[in-house]
Amino acid sequence: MRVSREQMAENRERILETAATLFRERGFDGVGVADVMKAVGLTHGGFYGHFTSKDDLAAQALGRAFANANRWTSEAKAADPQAPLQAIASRYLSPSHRDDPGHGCPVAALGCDVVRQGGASRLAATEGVRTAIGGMSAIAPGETEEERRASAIASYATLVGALVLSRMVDDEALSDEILAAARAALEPTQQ
Amino acid sequence: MRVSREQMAENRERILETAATLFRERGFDGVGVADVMKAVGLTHGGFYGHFTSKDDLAAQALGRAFANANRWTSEAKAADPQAPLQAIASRYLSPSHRDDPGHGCPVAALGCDVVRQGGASRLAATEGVRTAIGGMSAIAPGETEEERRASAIASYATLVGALVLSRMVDDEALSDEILAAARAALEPTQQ
DNA sequence: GAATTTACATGATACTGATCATATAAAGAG
DNA sequence: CTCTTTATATGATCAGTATCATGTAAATTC
Repeated sequence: MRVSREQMAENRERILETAATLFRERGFDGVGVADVMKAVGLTHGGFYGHFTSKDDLAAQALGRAFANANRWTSEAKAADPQAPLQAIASRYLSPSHRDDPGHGCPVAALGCDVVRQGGASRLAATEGVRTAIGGMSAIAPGETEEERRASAIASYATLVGALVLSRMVDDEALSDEILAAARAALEPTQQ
Repeated sequence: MRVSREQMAENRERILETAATLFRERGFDGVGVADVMKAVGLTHGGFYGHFTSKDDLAAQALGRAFANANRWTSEAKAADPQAPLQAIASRYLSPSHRDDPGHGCPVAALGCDVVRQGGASRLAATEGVRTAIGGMSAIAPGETEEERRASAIASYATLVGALVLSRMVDDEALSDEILAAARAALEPTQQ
């Protein structure tokens, strides 16, 4: 049956957000079109009225996930203007982020999947990473702009790598140790 | 038809190595049992004489990939005893490693896939990561053993994160920049 | 060298999942 | 209020894939 224009827009929105979460939780191949639609409360057939294909959805959901996650940077700056990098690290490397991939960093959750993804998804990821680096550069230490940018990239890499490692291991103590070590490495070096 | 005992062992070996490469290139879900067997030059039916299931193969292939990759640490120590960490970084963050996931670091290639994998694969990964951290600790800077270990974990995370990011982006200049920034961050801080 | 074992080939089977064709009922236009 | 449009539901199709049953010929064994 038909729904109102407004309802349809909301449905599309929910499909996108739900997909963004499910993909991060189970990977692109671990989620079917029907799974997403069911989670939203619709049936699989209607999907193609909103998106042209699963790949299309994947690309847009990835863009959404990046947009949500990249907001963390400005939130950190607002929360702790003195040490925004530590604020980000603290949130990014927290057990709650580790244990909830569905609402966290798309790079840590889908990074290696995206590498094998074609076209639109790769573009969305490239744009997302570029934006993330830009945002981190604004809060990274360093005299020159180049220094800050290089430092931002390195910090970003450390965050991503540590989170992936902490999620991989099947040993909570080791997992916590990894998070703590990365947090420590991102503290300002007060020689 | 039947093959010699020796030939059978070699076949099993080739299945394992081929799977380790294909999984890293295309992900666990991107490779079928038939794909692996075909790449080895056998047919899909014989597979279950060597492994009990695809999951079994995945776990063993992951273990093999870790074993191969963890050898890099000792190779770096042998190649450049003065600066083994820089030797590893140089190899790990090279364009050739970035462009050949099939023969590289299993964390960067399969990290987020493993997180969703159950049982045996998770265990193999945990063991592999533990060994990697142990190997890196031996060449990490620091006064105490704890310092070296924490530093090793952070360096490992930076390597992994940078490689994943460099593979994700669809822009060679940005990709190279990421590799260079991470390499720079791993240089000894000669304050 | 005959008897037995077995690694692999062939060919089901059963299931999942992406996509599409068609139907329907409700929204929006007049 | 009627007519037209269309968002979604239902159901089918088609392809891919893990796993298993059975056959066969070559390697071991005695």
